[in-house]
This record gives sequence, C-alpha cells and structure tokens, in this order.
Amino acid sequence: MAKNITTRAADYSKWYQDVIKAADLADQAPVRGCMVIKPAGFALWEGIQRDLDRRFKETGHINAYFPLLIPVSFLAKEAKHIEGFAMECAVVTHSGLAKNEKGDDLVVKNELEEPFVVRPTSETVIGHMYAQWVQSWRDLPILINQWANVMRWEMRTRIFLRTSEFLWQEGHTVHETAEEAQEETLRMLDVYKSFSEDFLATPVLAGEKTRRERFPGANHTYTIEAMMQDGKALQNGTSHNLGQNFSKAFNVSFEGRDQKREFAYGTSWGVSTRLIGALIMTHSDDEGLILPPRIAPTLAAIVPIWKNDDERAKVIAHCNRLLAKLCDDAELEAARNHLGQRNLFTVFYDNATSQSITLDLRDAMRPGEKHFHWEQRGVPIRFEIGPRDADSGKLVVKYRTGAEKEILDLGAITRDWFDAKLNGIQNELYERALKYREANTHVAATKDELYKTLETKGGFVRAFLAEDDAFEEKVKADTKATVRLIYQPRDMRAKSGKCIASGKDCEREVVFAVSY
RNA sequence: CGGGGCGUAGCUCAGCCUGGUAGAGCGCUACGUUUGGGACGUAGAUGCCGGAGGUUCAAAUCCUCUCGCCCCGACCA
Repeated sequence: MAKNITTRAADYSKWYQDVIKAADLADQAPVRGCMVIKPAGFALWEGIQRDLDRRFKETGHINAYFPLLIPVSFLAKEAKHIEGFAMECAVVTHSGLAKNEKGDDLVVKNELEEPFVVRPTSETVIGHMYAQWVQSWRDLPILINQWANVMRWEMRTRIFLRTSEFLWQEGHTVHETAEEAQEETLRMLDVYKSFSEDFLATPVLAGEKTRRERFPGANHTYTIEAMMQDGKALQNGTSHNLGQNFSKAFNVSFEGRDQKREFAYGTSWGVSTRLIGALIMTHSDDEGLILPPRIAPTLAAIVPIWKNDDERAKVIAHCNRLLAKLCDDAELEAARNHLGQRNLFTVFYDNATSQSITLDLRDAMRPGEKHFHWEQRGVPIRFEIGPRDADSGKLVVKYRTGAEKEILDLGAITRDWFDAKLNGIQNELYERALKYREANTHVAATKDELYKTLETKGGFVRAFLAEDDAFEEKVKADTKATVRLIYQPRDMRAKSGKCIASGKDCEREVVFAVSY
C-alpha cells in the first residue's frame, strides 16, 4: 500500500490532496486560493486542450483572445449577470506603486477613474465587441472560443475543483435566430459529453439546470454532471442559451433578411481545469493517480533491473529492443538528442499528441521505488525488464488498472498490441466509472424517500419534480443536496410520475445530489 | 465573513508551559555496499524560529500588534 497516500475510506478529501501531491500535479501558490499547476498537471490540461480544441474546430469554431480586464460599467449592464458575479469579482482600482513614507514598503499610487474587474467570465467584453462586429444578418453566426484564465474570489477553495484563478475555455457565439442559438447550445453540450466520455473516460449525465441553478444572465443552462467516487456530483461543463439578454445589454443588433433590426441570439459554454479534479476523483485509487490512456502524457514506463555492469548492458539492450518495437526509428533517433532529464529516456510514441514512452535509467533509484513512482503518476502501462528477461527474450507487463503482472515474449509486442491494450484500459476505466454511477443512482417517489436516500446512501437520486424554487431551497437547507439537472426526455425512466413536492402528475424528472 | 488550527531546515514536526549556544525524522550531497515492489552504512550541507514593536543581562520561548496559510461552515465552474 502506498505509504504517502491516505486511503479513500479513511479521508476522501485528504486522499484527493495526497494523490495530487504524489503525482506531482500541482502545488500550493503563495497567493490565497491559487495553485501552481506543475508540469505533470499542466500536461493533462494540454491534453484536454488538444482534444477539445479539435472538436471545437470540427464544429466550426475558431479561437480568439479578449482582454483580462473588464470595465466595471460593462458588468453592470446585465442585471442578473452582475447580481450573480458581483461578490466574486477581483477589482483593479489603482495603477502604479510607490515607496511609503518610511521607505520600507510599497503602496498603491494612482487611483483609476474607472475600476476594472479581472474577468470572472467574458460575456460582457465579448458582447461589447460583437456589437461592433455585427451589422447584418450576413455577419452571423459568430462562433468564437477563447482559452484563458479567469478569476473568481471564492470563499473557499479546493485545488483544481475550485481555485480563485483557473484556466478554462469559453465559447461565445451569436446567431440570427433563437432556434440556431438553441441548436448551438445543445450541440456544445453534446461535444462536452462525448469529449468527457471518449477522452476522459468519465461518464456524464447531460441535461438542463433548474431556474435556481441557472447561469446569471442565461435563459437556459445545460450541464454535464459526473459522479465522483464518494458519490458526490461534479459539474464538468456548462452550455448556456443566453437568448437576447446580452445582445440587448450590449446592443448586438443586425439588420435581418426582412430589413428589420433585431438583436442577435447568444450562447456561451465552458469547461475548466476543474476537469482535472474530475479526472482524479473518477479513476484514481488508493495507490495514486490513474490516467485514461488518451490523456496520459506518458503511456508506458520501462523499469530496468540489474545487479552489475554486465547485466546492466544486457538489460538496456533488451529495453532498446522493446522501444524499437513500439517507436519509430526516427523518434528513437530524435530522443537520443533530447536534452536528458535525469536519465529518463523519453521517446514519442505518438507524434501528433506528444505522448511518450519513458525508459527509466535513473541510477540512484532502485526498481521498487521506480514502480511506485510510475504507479502514483498514473502511467497506464509499465514494463519491467531484468536479466532473466534479457536471457529469455521475455518481459513483464503491469497495467495500472489491474493487480497482476503478465509475462510476455518480446516477439508478441507490437504497436497494434500496445494500442489494443491502451484502448482496453480506456474502456475499462469508462465501464468501471459507469458501473459505479449506476450502482449509486437511486430513485425516490416521495420527499421522505428522497431525504432518507440522500442520508443513508448518497449518490444520485432521481425524482419527478416540477419547477419549484422553494422546494429546492428547502431540500438544500435540509440535506445539502441540489438538483443537478433535469433529464432529457429520452433519458427519463417514464414519461411522467408524481411530483415529490406537490404530488401532482409531472413530466419532469430530475437528479438530486450533493455536489462539489 | 464566522468557527477552529498552524507559521521553527526543502518537507513533516518537536522545543514554548518553566527564557540561558537551534533540534529530530524524512529529503538533499559525497563515497561504499546494494538493486525482480518504497535499501543500508559512513561522512557532510542546510535556519532572519512569518514580520514589527515591547519586557529582560538574555526571547523561538513572555506581552502587544500585524501578515500569511490550512481545515470546517455560509457562496460558486
């Protein structure tokens, strides 16, 4: 058992932090509520960007960049929006620094005429720009995404899940008609769902948020919700239909085909570095991080084992034979010229994604320690190669998702074999998570049942419920659970049921859960 | 913003009550022995004791003030 990781059963929250530390993903920043994303963690974000960006482009979107600072007056233009974000804005009020009177410290100098907020989200600045870019129905749609950082002054933070500053992408589109905007909103929800499931191996429920949980300024908010291993829900992404709210606030209007002036219909959608937290809490175990192969920066690690120089030469030669089976000659050659990083010989397996295989040649570390090292970092496949293997032409394979080791002939190793194994692990992780979610999804027919289930079993609880802010409020106060989403009709258990608040017939089924 | 902690070596912490030369374990460096699941020995290096005042012959220790961080709640991607 890992001696530097608290078990999930003992303390889930501690386990989460220990896994991050053991896998070297992030560090506490010297700034309140902020994190330093370390290389191993940033590589996960790069994987997310790589795959998601491709999906955005495939659906016709294009990247741009808008400013970090937003005039306070912009935020004030949309009433619900400002109401939702006012409390969490960081505000820039001064420029310049000067020595204080004693000369031993710095103080702020010039007060700004109009303060700025550090963007908590960019609807307002982007709305302002769109107003200038849109004149005619021929200018529509505009389908822009930006990869950026944002800041929300959170009361309480948790690394990756909720930090004051975080990285995300925010798509902002404007359309000619309400129908197009709605289509776009659902299209992007779908992109998020398939991305989450295919790439992160994280099953999600997709559906609409209730009025109470809606984005400030949106007419409709849709969400994908995943279940963590402690049964809590995590919102993995949101897609909003903004209607004409921001267009009206910022005067994004155009002359239509009918020569009438009309406000454009907007959408926005985003996912953040929170996904890394979701990834950790969906798949990892008491031994440390587990990464789905598609996002894993290192696909496999090779741990050589030797006792003396003769064995060392023999074993390394055998390791090289394995590398030659898996990697292109050109990549192997290139790897020899890479700047060495502490005797880790790293070869690109996949040129397009920069995913690699690493031969761990560190001298100071013994094999056992290396096993733990790669295991805690979530590397999907580990090869162990010792003198016995070098003599017999075999090797030992260990998969991160299983406990057993396999002994294989080197001859059996091919790229096809490797790809199949990676796919197998990817699917296994998805299936495992799906099974967990299903095992922890319950049904409640009455309010009492809802409360009892939340209290004794946790997880997701399905129930029929008509729109009812007061009831949601009450449930939250009593149980901490909120309505995570409304099922889409095709996902419902039945076409209708009895509303757990009113007892009347109702055609809307929702999911209750405690969430992060 | 409330309620709890905690700031001493890179990390985890002891020392503080009862003031008197700055400590341990882990990690780090060197050398040697090791190496199929977290090695061991020997020798080293490492400190503005969070900051500022005060009390005292003397402060990590006592007093005052400050700054910061973590955890638990109320708000949220």
